[in-house]
Amino acid sequence: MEKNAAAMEKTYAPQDIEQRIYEAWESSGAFVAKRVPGRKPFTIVMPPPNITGQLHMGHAMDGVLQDSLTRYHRMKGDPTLWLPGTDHASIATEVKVVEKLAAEGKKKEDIGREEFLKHAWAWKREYGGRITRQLRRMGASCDWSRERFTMDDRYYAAVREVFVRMYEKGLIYRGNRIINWCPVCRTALSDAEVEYEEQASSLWHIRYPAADGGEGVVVATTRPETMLGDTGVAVNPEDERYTRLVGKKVILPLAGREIPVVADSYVDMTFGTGAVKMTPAHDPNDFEVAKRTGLEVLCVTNLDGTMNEKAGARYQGLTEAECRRLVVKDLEEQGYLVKIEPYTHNVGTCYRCHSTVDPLVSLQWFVKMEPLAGPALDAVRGGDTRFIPDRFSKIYYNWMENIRDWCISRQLWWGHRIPAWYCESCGEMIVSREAPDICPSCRSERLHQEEDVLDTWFSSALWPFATLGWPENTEDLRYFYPTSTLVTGYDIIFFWVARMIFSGLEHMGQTPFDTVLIHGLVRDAQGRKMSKSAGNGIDPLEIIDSYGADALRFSLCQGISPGADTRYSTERVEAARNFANKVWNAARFVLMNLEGEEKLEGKRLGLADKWILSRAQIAAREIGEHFDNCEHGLAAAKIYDFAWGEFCDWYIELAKADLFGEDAERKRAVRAVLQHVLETLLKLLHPFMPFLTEEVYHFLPGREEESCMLSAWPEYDESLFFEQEDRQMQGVMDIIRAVRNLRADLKVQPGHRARLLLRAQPGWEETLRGAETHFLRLASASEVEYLNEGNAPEGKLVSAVTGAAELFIPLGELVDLDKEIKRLQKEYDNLTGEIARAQGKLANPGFLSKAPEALVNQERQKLSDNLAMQKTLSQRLSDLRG
RNA sequence: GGGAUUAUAGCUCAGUUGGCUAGAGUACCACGUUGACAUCGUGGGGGUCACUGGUUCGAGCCCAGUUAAUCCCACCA
Repeated sequence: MEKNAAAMEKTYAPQDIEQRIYEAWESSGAFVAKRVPGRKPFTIVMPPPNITGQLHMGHAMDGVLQDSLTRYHRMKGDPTLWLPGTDHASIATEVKVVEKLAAEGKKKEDIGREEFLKHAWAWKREYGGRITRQLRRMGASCDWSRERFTMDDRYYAAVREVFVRMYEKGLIYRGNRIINWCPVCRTALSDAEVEYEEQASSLWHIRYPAADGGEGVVVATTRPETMLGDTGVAVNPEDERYTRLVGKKVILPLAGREIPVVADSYVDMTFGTGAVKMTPAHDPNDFEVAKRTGLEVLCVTNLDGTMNEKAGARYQGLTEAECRRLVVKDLEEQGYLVKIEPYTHNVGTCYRCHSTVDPLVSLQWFVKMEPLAGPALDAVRGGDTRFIPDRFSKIYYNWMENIRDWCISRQLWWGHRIPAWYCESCGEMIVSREAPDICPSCRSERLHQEEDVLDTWFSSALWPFATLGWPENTEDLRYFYPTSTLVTGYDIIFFWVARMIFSGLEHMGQTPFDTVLIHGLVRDAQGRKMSKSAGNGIDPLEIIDSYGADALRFSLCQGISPGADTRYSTERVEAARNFANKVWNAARFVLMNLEGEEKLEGKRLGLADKWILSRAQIAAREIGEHFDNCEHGLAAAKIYDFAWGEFCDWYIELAKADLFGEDAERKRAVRAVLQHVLETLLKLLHPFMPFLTEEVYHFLPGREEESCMLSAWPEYDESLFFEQEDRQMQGVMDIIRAVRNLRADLKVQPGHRARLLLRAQPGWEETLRGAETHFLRLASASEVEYLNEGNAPEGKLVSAVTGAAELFIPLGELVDLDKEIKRLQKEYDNLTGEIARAQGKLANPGFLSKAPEALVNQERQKLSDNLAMQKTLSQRLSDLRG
């Protein structure tokens, strides 16, 4: 049963209704996706926020785009699933838990793995639900019954299954490779997790004397402390300066070891001295050279970033920075330091803690990328997955084409422990879905599991199918996979999107989504990235508290364009809040003037009625198309313009005449139109402003469905589009604007009504006679007089010309003849310019032959209208000049 | 070093495959308590669409170059 409009507040108060509506939605089960055999579903998997996370503007943007698409498709009747969940965020969470323990005076090493994991799970229980509660406040209509967590049991099973399968296929291997080591997080990182920062540093030039007593070579380095791990010097084989040294030995200063000089084309002859010190254990390039030339690999650092015993007794135990100072000092004192140049270069840093990472060789687990990259490239090249905007495919190609093996082991505790066991008797390694009891090789029972856990992104890569029940062949999996649209920011294309694509292809044989919608970052009002450390973050929840979720949602959709960053500003939210209030009040007005349900069928519709119904059809069609193209910004602009610029500004004002008039039949017709258009408007706006529209919907008499969220999306209805009336109404509106214009120009008191004399242009007479009430109401006319072609009006008049009519207003003393002539002359000049433009165009044979016919006709129509107006103006001017 | 993006009213940005006498919000100015809304209404001022060439009947949109800003990628010690 509908509520009484008298109960509506004068100003929309979102705070009072949002929670109530959300709870009603959720408890009604309306978010729960239903499989309908034979119908194509619309599916979105939510990028799972970290359990450590709190809702920020990035989530808000992500969420709104997904929710509006979800709501649009649900209203269209598609079986719709928006699947939510959270990510265990291995490294991020572990850091938080370590910090919490530190505050209690505890260290993770002291309490041990099991105890630590208890703390981590406690953290998850305490904070894991926080972000999902916050998403509810945004109005997110996800299917919470299918919510998943990347470390729940079934998900864990999927991760183990993937790991074992890939291991057995040879796609996962364990080996000693050079990896990026974060000495603070104390774990290996993948290449994607290293961020490069430019740092001002120095280039140290060091002499390595020849073993036979000669001069030797001078090498240049940015990291002098690593020289302690040098096992050779490399030069370019073409470099004649050094030809005689290749194969000979030089003495490594400070260490006193003899190391060979090798030739490798990797060395750039033009850089530095053309001789490069080789530290294979601590530099990826040197590692490659060492592999080719057979140099030894000597690791001189511990995993905490300090120097180990191989660095020599003098340096052992020092941090790298300390070691660098001492090495430089020693070199200088012993005369090996040739010079120091200032030098800026890129330094790799940890994406979590931003400390400098050390490349070092260690035993880690890797995913072999080459066999996976090919199909992943084909899927996008072949169009199975489409990026919006398209330019992100190029970024994807570039990354995928140059990809190196992915280091997936992390020396952390919180995460999916790698399902590999080692036999303590014979050293056998067993990779298995379940913990083995005995060693298959030596029957020993003394087994221990691999200590490392997997990269968080290894498990999130499985999100589109693991959440649907894989590896079991569930009905959900069969029905909802592959999903439809993935919505995310460009910052995680490599971390997540690319890895989901190759994982989906490898394990499901199909790309995980048709479309990837990439949106931009929400920046602050000055265009800076929002961040905790800069303290410029805006809390979406605070915005919701003061402006309402709908205002926040709409402001995030207004004026955005796929892939482009956007700035948050209070002004934008205020504008959206004002829009919400405008719609609320328009609805309040309509509802106050309805007397029960009034159907459109059988009503005698007038010009304005047919016009607004036509505008509604256009709006429905365009907004639908924009959603189909993921053009939220354009869809938002259209609903805004339709609701405010057409429905409120014009139709409601026009309707008042009939609504407050005496004609009972007209009254009923207008009520029917108001009701119908309001209902359409609410539905079109619902994906953006779900709370407001839902609330208002419940006041509507005779509404189709119980809930706006479940109502049918308005499809374009040809029987409600009236081309002729649509055009005629534009002509009437032009006249009204012209009158208002004149009145404002002459500073006529708004209360002063004046006679309006109209001389219709050919073909407009009937329309204008029918629009009389509109002129009376919106053009402040006391009465409307229709003139014939010949009879010129007498007295002091102001006038204007539109495409539909010549109009005059007798304003007596207010009329200043000179000003009137000036104004008309200006208008005349404008028209003359426009006419010249059109004539030029139409005189151009190229335009006539090549432009589309409709356009040529339109141009001809414009020209003839303008010529008619010009003629009228010219007559009027000559009358005035008398 | 490679690549991408952006450059449109004071400010924030739209402008989807070239048809625009270039739009919106906001700010500004004038007037306004006309029976939904002052979180409002009506009207107004304000832009050689960064620059230079080119393609085209037609360019804010396409192409080339220039300038400026931002971002991503890259193993030059």
